[in-house]
Amino acid sequence: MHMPTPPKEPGTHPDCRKVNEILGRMGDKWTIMAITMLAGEPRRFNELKRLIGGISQQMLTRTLKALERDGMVTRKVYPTIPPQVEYALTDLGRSLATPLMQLAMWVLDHLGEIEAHRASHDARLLSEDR
Amino acid sequence: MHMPTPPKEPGTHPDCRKVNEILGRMGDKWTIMAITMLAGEPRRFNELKRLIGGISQQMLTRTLKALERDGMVTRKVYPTIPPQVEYALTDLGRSLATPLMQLAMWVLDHLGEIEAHRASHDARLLSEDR
DNA sequence: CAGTATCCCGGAGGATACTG
DNA sequence: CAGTATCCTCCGGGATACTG
Repeated sequence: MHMPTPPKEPGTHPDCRKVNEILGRMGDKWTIMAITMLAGEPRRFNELKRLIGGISQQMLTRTLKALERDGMVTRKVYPTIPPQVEYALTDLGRSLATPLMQLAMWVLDHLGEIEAHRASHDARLLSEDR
Repeated sequence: MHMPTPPKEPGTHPDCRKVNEILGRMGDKWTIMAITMLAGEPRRFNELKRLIGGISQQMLTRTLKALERDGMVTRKVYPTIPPQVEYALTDLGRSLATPLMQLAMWVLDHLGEIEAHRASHDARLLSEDR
């Protein structure tokens, strides 16, 4: 891992579009939630759905499929009745979990600060508008 | 900052919706790009637009306004002709830049791996379909 | 249980034109 | 230059019903 390099001319870098596209996926909130919930131990489909809370099964399916395609997650089917499917992070997925959970932690740590700032900012706008 | 805690029952945590909402914003690809480009030095509007590359001016405006509202960015107007506006990270914004750029770095470091996995995954699907 | 298949809507986000 | 105002398109994502 390099140091937080002050960017030079990244907009002109040829890989910029691709990085951007991957960022769009990895930064997706359902992706972040899913990987967070998979860190630590494998989970089953509906278990994940419950843990994440507020996600539709279709979005969960899509998210997991995309993660599988990207090599972040493995899908293991146990041919039992009823069927049982277990999702687990790959090594690659686990390596992503680290920066992702640091981001999540940052949000948790600064939630109050952000909301306070929003409130005062909104209040100021209101008083200016008249 | 805590350690990457294996999640217990976050889906049921009352703050979960708020964290989720903030994550949705901070994980947004334009937000990540903007903060990344502002790390290191302040930037002007069109400078940012060029650096980010591929963003519409409206999206840049919206992104910067949201960041200002959240207290991540300051907007300084120099009443010159032509007008000049400088955006800079606040302390809060700079503290977010760290995990965000680590995420960006992770993407850069693993771009090849991801794309290789995608290709083989897609190829396997193709051969199975017939 | 773990999905797939449809339908549908609101909003993200681009393109363009105008303004101080 | 640094925006604001409009218009329009596309698709993220929810709800629901069905299947192996």
